Amino acid sequence: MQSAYSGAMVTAAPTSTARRAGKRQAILDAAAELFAEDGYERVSIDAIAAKAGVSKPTVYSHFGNKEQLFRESLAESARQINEQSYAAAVSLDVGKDWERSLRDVAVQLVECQRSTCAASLQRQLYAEINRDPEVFGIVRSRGADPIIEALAGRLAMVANAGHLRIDDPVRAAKQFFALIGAEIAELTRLGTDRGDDGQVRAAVAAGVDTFLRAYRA
Amino acid sequence: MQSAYSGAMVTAAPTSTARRAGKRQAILDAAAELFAEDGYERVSIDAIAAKAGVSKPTVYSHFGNKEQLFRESLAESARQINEQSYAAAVSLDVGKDWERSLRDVAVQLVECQRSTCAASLQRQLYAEINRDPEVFGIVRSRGADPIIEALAGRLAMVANAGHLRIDDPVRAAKQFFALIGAEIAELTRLGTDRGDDGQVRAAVAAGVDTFLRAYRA
Amino acid sequence: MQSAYSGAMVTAAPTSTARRAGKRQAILDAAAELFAEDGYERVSIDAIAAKAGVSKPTVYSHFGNKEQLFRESLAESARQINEQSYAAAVSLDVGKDWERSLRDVAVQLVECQRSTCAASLQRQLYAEINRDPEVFGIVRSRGADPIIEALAGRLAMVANAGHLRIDDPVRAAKQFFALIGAEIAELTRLGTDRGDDGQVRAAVAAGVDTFLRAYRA
Amino acid sequence: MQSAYSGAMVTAAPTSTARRAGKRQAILDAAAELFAEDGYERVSIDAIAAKAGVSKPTVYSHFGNKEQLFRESLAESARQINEQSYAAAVSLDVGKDWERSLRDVAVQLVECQRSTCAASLQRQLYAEINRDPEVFGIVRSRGADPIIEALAGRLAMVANAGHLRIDDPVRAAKQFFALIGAEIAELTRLGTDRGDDGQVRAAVAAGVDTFLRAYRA
DNA sequence: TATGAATGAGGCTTCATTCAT
DNA sequence: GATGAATGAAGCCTCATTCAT
Repeated sequence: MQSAYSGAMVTAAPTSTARRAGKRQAILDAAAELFAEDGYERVSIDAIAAKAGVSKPTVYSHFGNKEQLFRESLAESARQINEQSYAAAVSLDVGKDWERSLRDVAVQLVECQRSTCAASLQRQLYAEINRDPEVFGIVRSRGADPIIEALAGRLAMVANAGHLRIDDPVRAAKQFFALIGAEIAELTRLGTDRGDDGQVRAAVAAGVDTFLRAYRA
Repeated sequence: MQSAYSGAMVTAAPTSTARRAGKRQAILDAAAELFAEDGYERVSIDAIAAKAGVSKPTVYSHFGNKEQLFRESLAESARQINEQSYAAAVSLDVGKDWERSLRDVAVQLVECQRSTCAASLQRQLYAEINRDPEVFGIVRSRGADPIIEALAGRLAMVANAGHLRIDDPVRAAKQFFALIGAEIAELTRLGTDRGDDGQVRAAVAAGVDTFLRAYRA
Repeated sequence: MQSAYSGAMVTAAPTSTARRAGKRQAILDAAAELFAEDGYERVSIDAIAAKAGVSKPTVYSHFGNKEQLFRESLAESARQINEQSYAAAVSLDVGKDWERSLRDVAVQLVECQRSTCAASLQRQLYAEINRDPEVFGIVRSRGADPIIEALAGRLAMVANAGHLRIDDPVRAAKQFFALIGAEIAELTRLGTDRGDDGQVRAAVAAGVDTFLRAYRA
Repeated sequence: MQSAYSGAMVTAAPTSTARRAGKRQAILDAAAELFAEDGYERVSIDAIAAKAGVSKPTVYSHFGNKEQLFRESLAESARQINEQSYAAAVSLDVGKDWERSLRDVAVQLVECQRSTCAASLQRQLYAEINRDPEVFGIVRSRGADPIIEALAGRLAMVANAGHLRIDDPVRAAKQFFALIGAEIAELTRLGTDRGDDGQVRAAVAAGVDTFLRAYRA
């Protein structure tokens, strides 16, 4: 699901700590992929260790127990997804092309949601929140919150430019999200598949339309 | 003499089939509660049998295996939740009080979502859809679909009366749902708690506001 | 270490409960022997199940967990040892042959102590009392207490007959036990072997001698 | 600042060997305490290393393996306990105050037995003797044997002085031990607690009484 | 020398499922 | 038709021990 031991090139024998860090990342990657596929309960530490190419005790020496490994895996996934969505949100052009840009952003955001990575993150979140309520905060803080905040800021700028009339930009951002995703869960069968591209595009466009009808100055 | 479902009085010892039906329902109830609480994987057939007051093989004789029991349990939950939401949707007044009624309906629909029952249904759906994709259809057909349909119909009537301008009523209904629920997941922590009543009310009202600004004739 | 499914002969197919009771006893026997040999920690439930010819879950269905199985195993061992020692204690002749009988009883009691069964019971008791203080009471109540009581009663009768002068019979019984066993732990290497018969006999006789010199009327 | 072994003062940085000796002692102390608390099997080398403030391989470099560490730990404990009991035994006054002194010695010896240190030593001995029969000899040679020997010598002196009539002083010493400890195991629940002071004192006094009735000249 | 890191083996416990009654 | 009893498989976690540094 991701990796990159480090940016530097290491041709000589890696140091002990470097090797440890590498194994840690390998475990995290393996865990993320397996958890995403099968869910917390159905993934065994054995399977994670095998996929990561380390022994079981090594997993425990790094993460203590399954729950902690799950949390860190989820946090890492959330961070990665956040990066893309955040980039999309802050790319909103507030100049004269703002409307076309808003439609672009909408498409990108939904595209992020449609990635298997994001979909499985959401599934895991729903699945395990009751067992471990902390995961909600963990993911939220690394995921949706900063994006909403960024998008709200951009929308406020567009409003300041006189194109939109927005009283509460944060709320507007949330509604924007809700509208462009109004049909996504259904079309992607809760993120199980990507859904039909055309239908998705149409649904997103319709969501933006509605948003604009409601908020245009 | 007949099953517990019929309204007739049964004072004498229940017949064998009546007893069987009673046990079936007891198992279903126990399963629904436990699955809602702990999720599919963490609930054991032992626990369900114990809570239902029957033996384990009885569970198997009724439902075949755990997966099937889960499906039927989910279907039953979906059916029950559907009833309330459906009733709310069709209660939308299309007369001159349509706007106040729309706000009422919005509150009722969100209230249904906030019920622990509905929240856990959604969690289970997300949690298990990857393992058993069929549950999506099962729940969808008994849950959201008829409600969207009913609400779309009512919105179309209001539009026909000249109060709203709606091209695609089904899409509008979905957007209505999305807007009134735009902040609910966050406020209720994915259905883990009920959230703050005031904030929920405000969010719902804001959602309806936006909907009306977008669709008012 | 012991067994006996039941006294009755069962030629026909055993009933379900009879088979269950048989397995329970088989598990208890296997556990007693293995615990005696290797101690609580070093015996695995796997080994017990294998030796008893049952599956591991059957062990758990009968005893819940390892600790409980250990307790019941110890209690059973204590009960059995008690029977022999108790029989020896109450066999003390209070008639004119009391002195010869007292020497006989001493030999029998020490013989019981020397049995591998009793020795290992004591070792287990010492070994596990810190981890599970309850075992002390369990074994004590089924083991030493009734014997001391019985022996004290007999000694009191001998005293009443004018042969001994005993103020506190219970204390005298405990001292009797202590004296005849004064060298047993050393000679048997804490019950690890039976020790030399001649040395044991001499030590026991010397213990009785000392007892009699102290308490003879 | 320097090891407990060397007498010399080392104010400057300790030498390498001094540091090594210090670590060795730290490991031994940590092991003794943990083994006493939880028993051989339940103590991990990890825990010992952590408590001693060294790394695991250091433990192995000093002691080879867990078993050897256990033996040395037990030997050290036995040596320490021996010191006190031995001092008590040889303090027996053989002059005209011999009787009062004998009672004093009895109290001191039992007091040593009641120390948590001695109690746990005995428990460990019983617990592990089957797994590693050598520990018996190790502890015996450093513990009980010299004390019995010393006490026997003193009793012989008292006998020579005409106060006691003792054929076999070593046996008498063992019986003395047995009598003063006749109720200690019970009262202290096998060394698990200290027992009631009054009851212990009474039991010891009664033991000495019986000894004297049996052996007084 | 002392250590951080890693591992193979194994233990306790629980589960979904099926017979024989 | 319903049950008590049993089981094979598997999971989480810990341990004693050893390299490479």
